[in-house]
Amino acid sequence: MPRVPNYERVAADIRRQIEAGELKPGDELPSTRKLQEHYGVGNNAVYMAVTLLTREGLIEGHQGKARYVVDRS
Amino acid sequence: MPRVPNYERVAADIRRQIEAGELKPGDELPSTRKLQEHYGVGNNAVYMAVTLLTREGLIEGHQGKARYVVDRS
DNA sequence: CCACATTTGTCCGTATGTATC
DNA sequence: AGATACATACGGACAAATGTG
Repeated sequence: MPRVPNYERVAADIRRQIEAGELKPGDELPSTRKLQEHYGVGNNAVYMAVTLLTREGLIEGHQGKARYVVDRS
Repeated sequence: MPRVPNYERVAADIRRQIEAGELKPGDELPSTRKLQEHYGVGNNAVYMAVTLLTREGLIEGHQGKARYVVDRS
């Protein structure tokens, strides 16, 4: 097994982009498809990653639309 | 889709058992298989559930062994 | 309003790696 | 060596919401 799971890698990279300001509050995240292609992982890995980030309050999902970076003070 | 996802149902039920003292610190959780059969769900739903509980610090997983209820003061 | 495409959210079955007994 | 169990991953599928025409 990878020492670091795909879903952690993906979550960590998105987290980094948010903290670095590359992704700002209100910004849309790339779609699941794009993330899969970008990171070379499957849908479940992306799903796990965004689920964790959602539980952490960093992003919000909106069915039918997109996921957005949350404006947390 | 169900208003309440399977993985939330499973996580919520295990959480309840821990908080009710039916599962005590140090106790083993049923295996993934048992949980699948008990709740009538697939492995991913169980995996998501225990991943959430692990992130919440309620349980700990030990590869090759079992998952244990954490003794949190 | 209806049809369609897109996207999120969820689920399943299956498979592999690794750790323990 | 073998059985068992956790941890992870993939691909495929369908529901629900949204947007567009």
